[in-house]
Amino acid sequence: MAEQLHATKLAILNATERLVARHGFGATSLRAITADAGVNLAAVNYHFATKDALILAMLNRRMKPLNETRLALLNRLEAEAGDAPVPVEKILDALFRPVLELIARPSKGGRRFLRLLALCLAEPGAYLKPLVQKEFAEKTRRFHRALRRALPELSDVEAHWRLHFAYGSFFHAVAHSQVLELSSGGRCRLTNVETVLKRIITFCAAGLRSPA
Amino acid sequence: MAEQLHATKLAILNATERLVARHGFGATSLRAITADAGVNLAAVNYHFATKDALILAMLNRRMKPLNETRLALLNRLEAEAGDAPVPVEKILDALFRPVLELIARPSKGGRRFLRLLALCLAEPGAYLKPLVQKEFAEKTRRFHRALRRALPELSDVEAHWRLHFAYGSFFHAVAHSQVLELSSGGRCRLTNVETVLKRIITFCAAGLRSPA
DNA sequence: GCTTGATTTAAACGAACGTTTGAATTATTA
DNA sequence: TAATAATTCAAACGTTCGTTTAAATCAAGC
Repeated sequence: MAEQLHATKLAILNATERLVARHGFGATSLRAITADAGVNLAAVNYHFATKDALILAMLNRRMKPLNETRLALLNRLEAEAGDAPVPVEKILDALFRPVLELIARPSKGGRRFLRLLALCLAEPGAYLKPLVQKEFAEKTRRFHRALRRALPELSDVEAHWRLHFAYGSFFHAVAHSQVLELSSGGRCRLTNVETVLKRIITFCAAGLRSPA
Repeated sequence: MAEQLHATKLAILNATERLVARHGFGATSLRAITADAGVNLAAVNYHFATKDALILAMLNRRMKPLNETRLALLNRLEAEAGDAPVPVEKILDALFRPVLELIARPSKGGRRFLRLLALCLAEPGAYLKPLVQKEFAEKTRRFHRALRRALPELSDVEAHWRLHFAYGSFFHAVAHSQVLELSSGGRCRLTNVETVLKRIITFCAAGLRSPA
């Protein structure tokens, strides 16, 4: 990182993450952010120029390391496997685990970051969508290749569909885990990372392997 | 329906749906809505009292019939099956089909409604969440029971998790189909209802049946 | 055709928003 | 310590928001 993170800048980013995840983009004002961060209102414009730029900075802080971790895991798996294809379960693990490990660490955004991701996908703000979709599309391409090697009987389009299903299954499960908690009467909760990971991977691997 | 729908009211609801789906909740102003609907600004407060009430009315118009259709389909399947459990594929069909048929009909909201649903889940607006979660939780309970009858080897909590995975797979696939379209280079698209339905059901049924 | 109620209209309200400004303060360097 | 740059601060800017008001227009019943 070329840029040393200023204390004020950091406080603003953390407050933004906290409030946007709780109230959404539009309903979070700069006045609320600066009050929560304990800094002056004008500090946002001084350090980030504009509100949109602040939100982009907030997203980039989390998004970039996440996808880099995913690709690094996949790279290592492919190196380990040599000429053999990486098993489906391991591909899914590389895709899902970094997100869950992020959730487990509140200092890295915790569950809040998932709310933000869900917001980015849902809220069609013109300045967010290209960023998210581009990051997602690039990452997906690599995992699509790995999946086709693991399951050569899947056609190209079929593999795209199923990867989309698998990612949706995972993303919805963790991003909207409150819905599950509610409908299960509190019996299903997102606590242990390994347990959840195993459950989702079992489900998705079976779906991916299913004969067309 | 006890209430005959006024022309102005209807125009406002349609415009709201159109604009909120495109720009999100916070970024859609009453002025933009009334301009799009071709009615006076004050008409919103006259017919719906407040902006929040308008949004709730917009959501209820689509949400209620959707979940009623799902439950009606499940009821019919259970009646047809008699004492035997309803097959997994048919349960999923009853859960997913009404949404896809809604998408196919632009007069009933089309794909717009899915954007709205995704927004409701993501945007933590205090007045929306209880409505969505309550509707979802109630509907889910019925389908959970049907699933446990179809797959008695699944434990209670395991069935909850897997139903959550299956629904997430479907919802993400259709609500954020643009992501798939982008990452597949336009080769995967949400056109034919039956084809998509078959793909998702195949994927989810295999995941649901997978041995724990 | 006048009356009564429902609806539409133009105009204004106060509040909250993102952003800008210029002076005050703090940190840095010589 | 003096000079220079970086940061913070209180205050205000113009705009837009949701909502309200009171008059104007429309519809229907007797």
